[in-house]
Amino acid sequence: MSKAPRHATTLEFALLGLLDQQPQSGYDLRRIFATTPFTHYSDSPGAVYPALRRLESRGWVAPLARAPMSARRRRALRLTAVGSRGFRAWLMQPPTRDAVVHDMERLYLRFAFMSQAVPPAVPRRYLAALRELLEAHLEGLERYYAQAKRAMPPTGRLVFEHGMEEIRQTVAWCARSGQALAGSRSGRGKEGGVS
Amino acid sequence: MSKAPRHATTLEFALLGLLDQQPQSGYDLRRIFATTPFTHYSDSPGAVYPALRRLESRGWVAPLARAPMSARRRRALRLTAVGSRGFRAWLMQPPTRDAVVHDMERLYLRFAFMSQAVPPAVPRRYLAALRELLEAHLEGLERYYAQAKRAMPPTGRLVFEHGMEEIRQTVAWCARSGQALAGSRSGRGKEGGVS
DNA sequence: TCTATCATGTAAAGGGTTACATGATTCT
DNA sequence: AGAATCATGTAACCCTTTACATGATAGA
Repeated sequence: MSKAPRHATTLEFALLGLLDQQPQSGYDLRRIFATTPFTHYSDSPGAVYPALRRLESRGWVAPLARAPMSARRRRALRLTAVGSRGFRAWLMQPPTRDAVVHDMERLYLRFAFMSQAVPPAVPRRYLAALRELLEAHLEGLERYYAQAKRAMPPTGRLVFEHGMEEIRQTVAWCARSGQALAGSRSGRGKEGGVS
Repeated sequence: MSKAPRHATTLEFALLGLLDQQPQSGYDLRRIFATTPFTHYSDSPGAVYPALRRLESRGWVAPLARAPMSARRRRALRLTAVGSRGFRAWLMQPPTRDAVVHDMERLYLRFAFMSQAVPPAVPRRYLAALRELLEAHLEGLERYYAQAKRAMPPTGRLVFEHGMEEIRQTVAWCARSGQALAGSRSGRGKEGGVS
């Protein structure tokens, strides 16, 4: 009977991740977006409150306290069991080629929240997969550039080269971070399969 | 009498930049977005054609040929004098702190088109300004991180550190590219003031 | 002629931006 | 009590996404 969930927006997942860390009010969440470098999401009430309402009507978040329900008073929200499951399911999604090309921001967001509620092998696998996708993408870019370079204006070339270098750096970061995660957490063994 | 120009979208400027290189049809432009790594803009007709219409009704672009005007036939567009002026005015805008924080993509787009229609000193100044803004931003991030680090999950830290490293790399790119531009173009002298 | 592709467009739905409204709390 | 701030919400507007419609052209 429930409406089709549609696709959750990136903002909704950012809100979920923060609510997963700690129950908070919409205002608190807006303050985070407004006053910290937390990946630039909108602190505008017209974005945040409707997003929270969508999550609430989907049953993913619920008011924390026993409904004081006074008009216009602080209303802290928490993740429900369903919301927690949905959020974890999102975290478990492997990166896709399309996301690498069009939405790295979202991949970073997901990875940043990943150690919150997921077995430690997942982020490592995620980085390994991301690295492969990035390398494949980079190869495509290099091939394109070799052939398109001549038609590009000087500043266009500089931007393109910078883009490729950023990807190379991200590839290196994937490798480095994978090792860092392996070193800190499960020193050895015990990499339980996650069903 | 004309409607307030509102603010042009990033997509509109991407289209302007491509039309400035060469008159083309909407279909051609969509193919570029669909088949090249050109900074991921939408190739969807529902985005491209309305955007072209807006530019046309603003008088920035116009049909190339003497109105064949047959229904559903290819319709190449070119920049008008007004459009060319508007586009150049956009290119001349210096980067802002806000854009550095929220919209690097747009700053890269602008720089990529910059050598098309603007005196060569402009991109160099642009890079110098961008570098200063990035360094200031980076300092803010470092200060924040020193204090917020302890509350962040491991993967969150990794993402944050990667973000800062990307900025450092971009700062280095600004310096390198500024020199490259100075070296290639005006080997010496002749850096004419711009109006 | 039939079909695939070229080429432009429109309609519905949805989310974000901006601006405004309004109730509660706290401090002076 | 008055003012500033906390806190939530709404309304108009605009752009993008998705899906569909439709006309022209080229090749089998």
